[in-house]
Amino acid sequence: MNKKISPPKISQAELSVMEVLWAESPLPASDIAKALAAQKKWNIKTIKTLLSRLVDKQALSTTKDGRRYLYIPLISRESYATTAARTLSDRLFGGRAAPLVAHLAEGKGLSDEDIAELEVLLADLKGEGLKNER
Amino acid sequence: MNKKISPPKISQAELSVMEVLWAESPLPASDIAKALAAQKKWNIKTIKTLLSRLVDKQALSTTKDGRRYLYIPLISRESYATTAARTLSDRLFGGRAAPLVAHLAEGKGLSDEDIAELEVLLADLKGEGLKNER
DNA sequence: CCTTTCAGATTACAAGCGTAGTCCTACGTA
DNA sequence: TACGTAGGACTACGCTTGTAATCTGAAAGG
Repeated sequence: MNKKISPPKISQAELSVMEVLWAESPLPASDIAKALAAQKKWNIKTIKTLLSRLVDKQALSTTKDGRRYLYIPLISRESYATTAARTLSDRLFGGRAAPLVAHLAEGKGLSDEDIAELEVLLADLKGEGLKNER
Repeated sequence: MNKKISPPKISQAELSVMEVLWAESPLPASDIAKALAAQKKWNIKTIKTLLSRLVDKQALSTTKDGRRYLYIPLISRESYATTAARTLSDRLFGGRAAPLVAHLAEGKGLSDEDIAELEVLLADLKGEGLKNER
């Protein structure tokens, strides 16, 4: 039984950095700063701090490129999103998807596309269900 | 134009306390401790600290009952859940519900009931959609 | 009355987070 | 060769969070 490695906890600010690297990697800190400049007015130093912390947490790995580092995600956006979604759903909705979706719908209303997508998705899930059941 | 009051940020530990009060309120600290004793082995002092912080944040209000307080939620579970769901969906899924559900499905697989519930929900949403469109 | 005791108020204290600043060194440039 | 400079390493610092402990006053019990 291999002990489950706890997925590193990524903070809000750190997540912004991860997003950049999920979009493209490897990248040096300077490029990440450039990419973030639009949304956040962060000092490059701030970004470097976040990068170091992410490396500490093993959310990123680095490779040397001359005298600087290139950063690469160690955890995928996929897996992060899955964990986050599951955590929320468990914590607030008893792990059930329907109430969660209901809450999303509330107030804002899902678009027609959202609904269409969900229908397709449900159809797929039912197909899989069959496969697994049998 | 009334300024939107930012919903108080409730931390993990604080949320456990809120859950108790969402289930039943008003309650004194001692009863909350009793309710939490099963899941968390927290010192009553810890719970009182959390309660004070929640009052500070205006997530709870109090009424005197003799020499103690009774606590009552100022924000509903509903609204908290809605905000949390929306925040997650916006941050990680571009505000779209389908990918979020897809991620929930992944790995764990939604149960048949989940899927059934979602279908009903979608049907309802389509009904509303019509009403709104027209 | 005096003492134990329970509630809230105040204080503690380390780890995590947001946001940088300082130090030191290797590079490229005049 | 001397100098500014880009980068990483280390340090900083106030705020939040998790988790209590201590102080204080009032209530209850003997």
